[in-house]
Amino acid sequence: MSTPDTATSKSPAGIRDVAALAQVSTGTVSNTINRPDTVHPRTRAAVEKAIAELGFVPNQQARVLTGASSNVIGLVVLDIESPFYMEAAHVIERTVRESGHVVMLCNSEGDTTRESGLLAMLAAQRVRGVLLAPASLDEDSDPYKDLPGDLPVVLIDYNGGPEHCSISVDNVAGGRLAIEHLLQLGHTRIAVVGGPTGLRQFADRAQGAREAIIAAGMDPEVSLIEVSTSGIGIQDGRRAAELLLEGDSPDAVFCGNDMLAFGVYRGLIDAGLSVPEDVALVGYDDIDFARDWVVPLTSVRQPIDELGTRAARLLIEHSAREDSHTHRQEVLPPELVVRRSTDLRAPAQH
Amino acid sequence: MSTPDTATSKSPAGIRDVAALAQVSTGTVSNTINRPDTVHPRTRAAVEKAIAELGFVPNQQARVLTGASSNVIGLVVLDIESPFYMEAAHVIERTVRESGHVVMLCNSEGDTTRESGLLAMLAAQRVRGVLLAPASLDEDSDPYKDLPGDLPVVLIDYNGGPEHCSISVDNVAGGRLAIEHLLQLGHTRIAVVGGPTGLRQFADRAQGAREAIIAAGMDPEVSLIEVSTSGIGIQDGRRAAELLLEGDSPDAVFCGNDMLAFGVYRGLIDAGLSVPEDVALVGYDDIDFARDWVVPLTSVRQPIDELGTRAARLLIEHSAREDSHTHRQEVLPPELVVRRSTDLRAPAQH
DNA sequence: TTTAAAAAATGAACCGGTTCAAAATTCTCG
DNA sequence: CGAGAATTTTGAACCGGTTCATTTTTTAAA
Repeated sequence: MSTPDTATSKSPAGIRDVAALAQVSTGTVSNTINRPDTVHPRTRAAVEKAIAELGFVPNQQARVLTGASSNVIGLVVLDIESPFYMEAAHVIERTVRESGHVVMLCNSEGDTTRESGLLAMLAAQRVRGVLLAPASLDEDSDPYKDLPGDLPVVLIDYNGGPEHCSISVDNVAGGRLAIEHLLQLGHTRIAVVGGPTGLRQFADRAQGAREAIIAAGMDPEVSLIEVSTSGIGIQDGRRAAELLLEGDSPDAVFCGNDMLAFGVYRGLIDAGLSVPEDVALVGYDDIDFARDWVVPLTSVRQPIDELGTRAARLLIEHSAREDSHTHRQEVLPPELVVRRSTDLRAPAQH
Repeated sequence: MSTPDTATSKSPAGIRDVAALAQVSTGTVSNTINRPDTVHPRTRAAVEKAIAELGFVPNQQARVLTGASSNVIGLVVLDIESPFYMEAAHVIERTVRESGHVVMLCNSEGDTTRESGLLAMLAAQRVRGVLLAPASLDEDSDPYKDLPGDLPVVLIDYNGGPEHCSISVDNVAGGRLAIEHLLQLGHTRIAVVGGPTGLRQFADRAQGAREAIIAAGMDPEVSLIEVSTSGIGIQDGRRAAELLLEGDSPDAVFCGNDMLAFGVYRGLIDAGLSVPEDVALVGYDDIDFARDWVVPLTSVRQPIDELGTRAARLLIEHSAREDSHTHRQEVLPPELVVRRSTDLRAPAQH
């Protein structure tokens, strides 16, 4: 009943089927779809009727093959599990959708081999371009020098130098912001829970922390306790807290990301300390949970929204005009969000 | 230096370019790529050399056009922000990647209009199939009756009846599990924070709660306090807690998801109550955070991994053999994970 | 050395759209 | 009514691969 038995073709209807049914040429069908104003209203009606009758859906692949630019954008992140990249994926999906594109989501899991495999497959798909949160962190040799089929790429959360477009956040400045805030509150023994050595973002944040200490005329050797962790999850933070409490307890802790901070929080609570009375706590990223944590967490906010939006826009622009494109590196400033984990006077909401 | 100036063609090299350079026919190039054993080693070497020289990457779109099945799978979720769907997206991405496919990630934002737009665009992309967490919750009329171009679809987290493939979790059983646990611990005034009325999953969980109360020979009117919220976020849970504390305080709270539970936790703490001593707390979903919450949260675990894995496999299977496919509905059992928010004797880790 | 069989290579046609020069139709106006 | 202009419609060629019946080359057997 729902499907008229005239539709016996197994493969979905093509433009030629429509043309035959509407008794016009394929060119006219194409025009009806793409330039409706150039076809006579009577003809147009007939074609539209045929399209509806056959349930015809134009094949986007064939379209791209004839020169139309693809509306697919690849997104390769190095860790989907991390709330930061999840939130980034979210805003990117939205921006991209609003400009009429779709996202192909890929997870490199921090593995450079997998990453290049994904880039090859995206090139084969002839996507319009790729947003890449790089797994490779080698600063010296440029690992993205020759991409398969000169795929337009915008690096996110990583500045890959003048050879690439990129949008990143100034991590050194972020580390500085956090420590300046703690110093201003009068803390003098500050721990930095820095994440795994080797992750550039985290190293930069720790670097900013040292700079702030020095700028305040203090000695990092004395006032700064640096701890590195093997991972960047809650459990890693908890272990770091236990480690810290073995020695002289710090009066403030700055963590390389919010998950670590949540773990540190638990470690402190379990040891009978309270936040912020005994120890002040600062995180990084300002993920959604930070605001709603039991003690709302002071955190260095990365402008994820802007990062995602700008990255998507830059990529679309970059992939639009093939020639005369000069690579652009945008660096966004981080922002400190003060909450009760450092300052009890902070408003309950924000 | 890196690019020989012989490569002056602007558009990426095609198979005919390779054929010309290697002095063979296009058919031979195609064979070298797809059936290397049918071409003479000497010829193969020449072709491979040409491919490398030109940086040739076969166009997947053209391949699909000639009949190869697409390796792209659409994933439409109704709320990327929710940790539950994020985790689902994560495991789906992995499963799909391991079977040689890619995910196109789309967010319907719970909007049925947007959802059908996305389905149309995925149909136009000629994706292999779609995993759909439906925005439409109308049980009576089947909103996915006629999909554009008979796209293979597997519904996730929603049983759409015999007309569709689906993988879902038994939410009624989940609600029962939670309440049975609380009853066993001796609680007699149990609140249910049920999320927005109208979300099927949440309604089912509340239904299960009632069933458990009745099965225990108690009166839902007396022992069950049902509260609905406008959203399903932390803030909504907090407001619900405030509401609950206005009347006779319950001695246990069961929440429709973990985020609500986190909010309720904060509301209770802010009111000077402690968990689980004063009030026991049970969440739903068992997202990653539940285990690591300040007081680890007892939660009804949805087997997200299995949900995602099975859904992906079912879809690939479904989209493989066009004919003789009978729709299958799989319903997975939820599982109660007991932690300290209801039982202090629970192990610290799990 | 011939010949038959096996292996390798060929290239035109096709997938499903778009394009555009050329042909057909309709409209305008003297 | 007819010429010229404007509007519509046409359909073959093309995008970049794959396919497969056919031709060419190589190998094995007689």
